[in-house]
Amino acid sequence: MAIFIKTSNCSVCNLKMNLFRFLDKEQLAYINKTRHEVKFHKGETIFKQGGPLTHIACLTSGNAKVYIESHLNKNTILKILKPSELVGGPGFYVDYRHHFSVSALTESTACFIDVHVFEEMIKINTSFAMEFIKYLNNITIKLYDKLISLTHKQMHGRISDTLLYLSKEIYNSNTFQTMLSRQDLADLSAMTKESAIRILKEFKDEGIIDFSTNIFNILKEDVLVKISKTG
Amino acid sequence: MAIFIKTSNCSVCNLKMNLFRFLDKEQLAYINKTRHEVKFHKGETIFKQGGPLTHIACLTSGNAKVYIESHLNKNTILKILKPSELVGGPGFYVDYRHHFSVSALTESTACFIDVHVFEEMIKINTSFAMEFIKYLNNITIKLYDKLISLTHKQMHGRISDTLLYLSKEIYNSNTFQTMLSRQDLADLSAMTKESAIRILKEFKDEGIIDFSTNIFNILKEDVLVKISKTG
DNA sequence: GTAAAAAAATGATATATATCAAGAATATTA
DNA sequence: TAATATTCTTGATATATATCATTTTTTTAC
Repeated sequence: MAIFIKTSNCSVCNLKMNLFRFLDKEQLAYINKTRHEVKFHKGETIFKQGGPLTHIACLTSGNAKVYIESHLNKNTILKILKPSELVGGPGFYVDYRHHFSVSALTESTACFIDVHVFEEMIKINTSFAMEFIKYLNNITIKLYDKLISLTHKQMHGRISDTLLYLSKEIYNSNTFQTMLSRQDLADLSAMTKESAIRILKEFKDEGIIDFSTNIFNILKEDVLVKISKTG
Repeated sequence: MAIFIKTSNCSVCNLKMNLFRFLDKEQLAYINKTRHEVKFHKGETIFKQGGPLTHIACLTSGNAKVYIESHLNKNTILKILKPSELVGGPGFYVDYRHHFSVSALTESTACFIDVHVFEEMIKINTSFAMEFIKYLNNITIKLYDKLISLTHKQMHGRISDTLLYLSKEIYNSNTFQTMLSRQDLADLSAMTKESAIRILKEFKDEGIIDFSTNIFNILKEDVLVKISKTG
């Protein structure tokens, strides 16, 4: 079960991209007063697709996956969240529902900000609003990349993209241990887990990567990049 | 060649969703003074992916396609634009480049608004900014639907989605004449034109649709909806 | 209106990918 | 630590989809 805790070690989540740097002291204090932090266990749901969007969350520790569930019993993982990353969702100002689910991959904490408070900031602080639009557009650009990767490339290219994404953008290392299951890797790459496993094995046999269960090592990054480019 | 013309029959494009209804008289007059209208011939490029994003456009007549070009010589059509529809792009506030191309499907006119003027409106008018965020989020929601359609469904489901999209959202009729080529229909459905042609023929043989060249008639919408749902 | 070009359609075939079933490894619980 | 459940792996096979070559139809240009 998720536990509600009040902590003070997060000055509005230390947002890396810092959306909140445009708020003045008073505005920041207001957000800090109303926000609250929640602990999640591995596997627990942070946001549920279809559920009401009442808060924006900022992951303060751990990792989480953001994924869309379709009525065909398939999931597509949009992205992996890192600490200090904000997650809201396109239901904001629209239908106030979640259009994806978010669940914890590890023990995590997330800081929740009431959506009304967030809206208030947009209303009274133009710079904040502009920065928020920039933030949204950055997400859209990445979504375009994902769309093209998943629809224009075949499996080898898609698995390469997933491996490069994890090493470059999530774990910042060619060697990493992940809590993602093979099914998760498949859900990131739009294929079945069996296909994902087979291609990972191929890459291993060719000496491009190495792995045992959940520890991965990218040996020939340039080859992965090449496969990613040729699709 | 694109022709620059100044007209006065478009009070800032009569935006249907009316983003501009939140501007006051003075702000509206300012936009009207700086905007200009351009005529495009069929096939001409309105925005070019990778090119500089200097203006936001509003289609005032005709139809256009919005598509992403990948380095694999494949295109994905994101959407078809109808008159009064706004098109900017996620480069706004980010890198000021176009992340998709837009080209005219028919003789069209588009009204161009300088991106600086648009930014100024966001800066000075909070309601306008909020409405713009809402507009962006609506686009993202539709993009999620597209992503799921293209990655979770197989060809019959994707062609069904494309046909339903055209009849429901673009032409508002079960019978419609389109300027989209078979390649365009394929680019909307993430498959080769040969595959698109084959599935259209199947649907025709089964009496679900009828068509000759570019005039389509959806005979059994419920069947298309069912195929769309089962994937 | 005819010739040329472009787009659409078809068939044969190759390839990519999913499905199903089973066994092996790993993690979880008592 | 044994027992159980879960995840991972593999192989065999079926299906979905792309590719290539060719013909037919439609559009464009003269």
